Amino acid sequence: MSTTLTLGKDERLKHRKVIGQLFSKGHSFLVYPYKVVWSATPLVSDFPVQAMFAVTKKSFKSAVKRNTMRRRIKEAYRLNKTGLYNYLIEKNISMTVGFVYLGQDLNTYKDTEVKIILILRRLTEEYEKASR
RNA sequence: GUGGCAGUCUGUUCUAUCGCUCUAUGGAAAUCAUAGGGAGGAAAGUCCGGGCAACACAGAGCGCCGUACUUCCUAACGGGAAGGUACAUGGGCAACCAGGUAACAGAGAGUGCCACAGAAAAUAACCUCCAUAGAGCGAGUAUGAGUUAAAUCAUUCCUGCAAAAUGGGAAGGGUGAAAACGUGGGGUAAGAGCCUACGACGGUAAAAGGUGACUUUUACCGGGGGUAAACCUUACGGGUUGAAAGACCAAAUAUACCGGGAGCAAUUCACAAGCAUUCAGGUGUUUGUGGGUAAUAAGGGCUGCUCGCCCGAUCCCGGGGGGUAGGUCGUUAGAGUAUAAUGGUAACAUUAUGCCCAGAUAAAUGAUAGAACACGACAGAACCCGGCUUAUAGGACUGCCACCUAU
RNA sequence: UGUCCGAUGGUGUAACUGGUAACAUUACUGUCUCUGGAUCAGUCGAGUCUAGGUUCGAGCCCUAGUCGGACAA
Repeated sequence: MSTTLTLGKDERLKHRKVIGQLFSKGHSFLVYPYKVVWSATPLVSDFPVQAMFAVTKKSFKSAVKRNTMRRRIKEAYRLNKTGLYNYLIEKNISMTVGFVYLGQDLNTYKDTEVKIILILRRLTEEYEKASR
């Protein structure tokens, strides 16, 4: 099941309170132009990760540009998340992740994909550091 | 055919793979399967109007806010349609025509303001003008005084200039954004719509046309501005707040209240106060404080368990209301839309037939690969409609005007 | 989603009912000093966020837009 490339409702982070906890208590690191916030918490759903994506209104005034950027990030995450899923299933943990885009320019899909792959690798490293 | 102006419509398409969301069907159910739907003309700005919802509300007035040529359309509007008037533009010799623009009621109700300049910026009167008046100045004639003769002085008369003052008058005065109807004639001391003719403007009345704004004609009247996008007057309209409105369901924790169960500690001394008995004392009784003796209680906290320590008069069980997290509704079938007919100049209305066309809730339309051409503008629904305003690559159509070509 | 404010020299603020956009500071020049600072004297620097309108004349009044901020969970 984890090998499928879906990104349904339960895979997205939706609970308002959980989001609040994530941003107030979670660990964070920066891979420019993305800020990543994560925390290892038990989840209700069957999936090991619940993720959320945000693009600030300051970086893009136009709603259309904001939407496209967010959709590109989501798409890149959807296609490349399997590595992270497998790692977490092995370790039997679950976590919440938040992606925040801080850049000022609209990136192409290829650029975003490269960065997201980087971030997903970095996440496993960060988890190991934190768990020691 | 080209260009300009005005208006209306349109707003990339196709294939494959991987995804998102909603609905229907199947299924015990699912993160499953199948089928279908899935942003705009402005979804934007939030500038108006309405629906919907909650609250408020006898009725009337004041205040506040908004609107302002007419008639119509509409659920309603500050929107639209058709007209009227004014203005500038283009065409035309002109009458007029064309499209455009207008916050287009009232300054003959009141208050305020009008810098600088200018005589004066609003119930005007500085200069000039005219009449009366003549301080005073100058020339001359005559007479007298004076002198050798003059000069000079005095008086009288005439004439010229003329200050102050009183009055008339509003024509002229280099300014200014704006200056008190224009021209001719009369009139006058000087002048003046003071009178008159023609003309312009405004008002009233009548007639004709028009639903009306208004237009045309005739008669009479009038003669001190502008500004209401300054206050204001008149007429008409407006209760307030917005889906984070509002309605319903409802964990966990605490708990008003109700029911059931368990528990709720005895005695004595001293002191103080109140009451009773006739003031005091004494006595009796009630309450409070302190001390002694006896008895130690359910339950709770610390802990893996025991002991121990602490809290301790309330504790346990059940019901229960309000209500938090969360969820459902509100929420998308409607002042809907397409076609046709009828009525109307038109906006629009009525009728008939067909259609169902986003509904998310940290928030759905994307990515990759390929193909086509004009190489894709502005731009993303969040309760829903009707408008307005603003942004917009390219394309199509209609009307008017100009130019060119052909007939 | 809704409501309400603001925008003036490089910076911070004025301009009362429309009438020549003012002050402080910064910068520059001079004075003073051996030099610098401070002091003192002077100069430069805006046409008022943008575009229209009303008016004889708009920073001010009206309309539309741009940007910034505050409030309501």
